[in-house]
Amino acid sequence: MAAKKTARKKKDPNAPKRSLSAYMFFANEQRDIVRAENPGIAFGQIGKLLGEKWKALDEAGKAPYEAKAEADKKRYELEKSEYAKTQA
DNA sequence: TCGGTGATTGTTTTT
DNA sequence: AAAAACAATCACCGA
Repeated sequence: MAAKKTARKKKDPNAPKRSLSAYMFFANEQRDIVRAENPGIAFGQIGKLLGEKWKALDEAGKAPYEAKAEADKKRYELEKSEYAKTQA
């Protein structure tokens, strides 16, 4: 009951967007590391290798990324709150 | 009150 | 420029 890929669509006037994901923060670090350890790795492999490693970490490993994820969410809450005003 | 839906986020690489 | 694997998200709204 769920089949989507990319190219979503918008719908809000100001669209406060949402926020990032722990993966986004983690990927930010992995991108340098994974690719650094895999010089010449292809996107198809990096993406997968990245994902499996993501969880391969420990709770504490994703902690920093997770922590930023929640922090980023607050960021969105704020922009959304202001958007709710202007949109009203 | 409660659920699930959709929209979105960012990276990499490839063409 | 955009798309797809990779994962999380999670706030939003209505009935």
